[in-house]
Amino acid sequence: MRFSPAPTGSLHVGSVRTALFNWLYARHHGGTFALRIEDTDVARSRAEWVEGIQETLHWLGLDWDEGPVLQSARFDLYLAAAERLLAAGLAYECYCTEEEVRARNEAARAEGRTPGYDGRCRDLDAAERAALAAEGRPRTLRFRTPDEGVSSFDDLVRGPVSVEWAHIPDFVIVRSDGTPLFFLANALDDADMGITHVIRGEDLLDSTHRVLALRAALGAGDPPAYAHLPLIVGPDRAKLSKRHGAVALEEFRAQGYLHEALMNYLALLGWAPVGDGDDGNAGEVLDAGELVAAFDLDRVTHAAAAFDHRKLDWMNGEWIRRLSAEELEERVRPRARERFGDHLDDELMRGAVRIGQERAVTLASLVDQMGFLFVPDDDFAIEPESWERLQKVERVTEVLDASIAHLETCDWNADAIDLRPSIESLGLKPRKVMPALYAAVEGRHAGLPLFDSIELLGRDRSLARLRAARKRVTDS
RNA sequence: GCCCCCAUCGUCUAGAGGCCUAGGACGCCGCCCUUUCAAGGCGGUAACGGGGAUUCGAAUUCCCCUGGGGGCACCA
Repeated sequence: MRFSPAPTGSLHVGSVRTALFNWLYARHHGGTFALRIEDTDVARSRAEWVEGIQETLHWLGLDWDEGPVLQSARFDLYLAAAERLLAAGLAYECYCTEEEVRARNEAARAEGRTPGYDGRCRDLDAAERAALAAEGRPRTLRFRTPDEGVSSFDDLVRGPVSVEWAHIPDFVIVRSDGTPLFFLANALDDADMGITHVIRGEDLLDSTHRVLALRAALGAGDPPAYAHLPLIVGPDRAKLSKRHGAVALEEFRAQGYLHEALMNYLALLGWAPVGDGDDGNAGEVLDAGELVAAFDLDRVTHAAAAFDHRKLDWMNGEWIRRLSAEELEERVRPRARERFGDHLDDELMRGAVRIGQERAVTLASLVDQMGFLFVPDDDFAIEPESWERLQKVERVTEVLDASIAHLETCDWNADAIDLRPSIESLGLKPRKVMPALYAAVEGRHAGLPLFDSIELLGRDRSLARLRAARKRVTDS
């Protein structure tokens, strides 16, 4: 099997999901998984993306047995094949320019006719070709699709799929600059690499017929089995794209999603494991090993699946909770270091991770919450919204005074720090006034558990913040 | 416009003729717990697009309609 992205950008979650399904299937059945870079479009392909794609796949937890195979290094092979097709009359020289073809397609569309190459250069004789060439026109090689009959194949997830050849226009296999196109390279490489199963997105369903026709023309032997995955769509049911928010896997990584959560979530988009629980349902939280063991194509769904960021959030929290405290620290450290620089204190961070793990949604949110520990005291500030909340708290000055008094003398551990008795002695409900204390100490009205946070922050710093808040209330 | 694919709660899905008065998960709502809350527990809301046909019986099979999506490049 193979995953064959074009190195024209960072990997989209849809592409990653395709890579994942290929990997799961190969690993489940003990097959071979290769990475092939489809960089036949030299103008759009970039070496840095070849690197980036590998980095992303590795981060997710996918590995491959062969490659990366770069198609750009195999142009001679594709071009030789194209010459064979030309010599056999299965392809022909086309002198229509890209602009002309596009204009004729648009005209066809406007008149309600079907767009697609109109076959203008299909049956040129030698003299006509020479004349067009003499005009200095660019020359492409176009594959001659069968004139009649039906193309069909048995899709592993969709079953039989067929279309009449009459609907598939001739298509370019070698550009006017002499470089080969996707269809050609793809057909040849799949044959060459011994690919037996191709899993890819449904957006490629129609183009499968072209690849199949090329393979047949090339005498490339039995084609691989194809499985077309349902598309991943946005909330509006259209193909997932930038306008739907984060779509590149790297964006999710940057936002602090765990690779375990992404793999788990993506595996469940368009596939569901067979139920084995008491209620006949399978669990939702599955690690790579469990996914590999359970995966198969017969349980891939057919309808497009909408990407649900909220469910991903939930799943990420589940995975954060499954990490050991030590492991979570390792994941948090790099971004805490980046965020807080020299102000980061490893001991404090360790403590913050322990008290924050229980409720964290993403690594980023966790780092966000621990910020109050590392901000220099002179820079500490309460978020505007939280300050407003503090001011609205009933008898807030008394609450702050009582808290200060308690912290000045209590033992220094979370149990002793518990401020609730002090609040209750004022005849107030702790729940009602806690947001003010959160704001005063952590700078926000919701954050890491307060008493543990105060313990971590230390007596002096905690008292200083409470007194500052007290003074600010009086002054305002 | 033409071709292709698809159709169960808001979302991801289970369901392969009777086990379905349709199950689970996320979300949402309520209650409980609680050191705020973004965690946890319990409960609840919520779906087979429509019409025919086959059958004793259809979410499950077939047809039509409707709806949604994808494709129709010298991108992949």
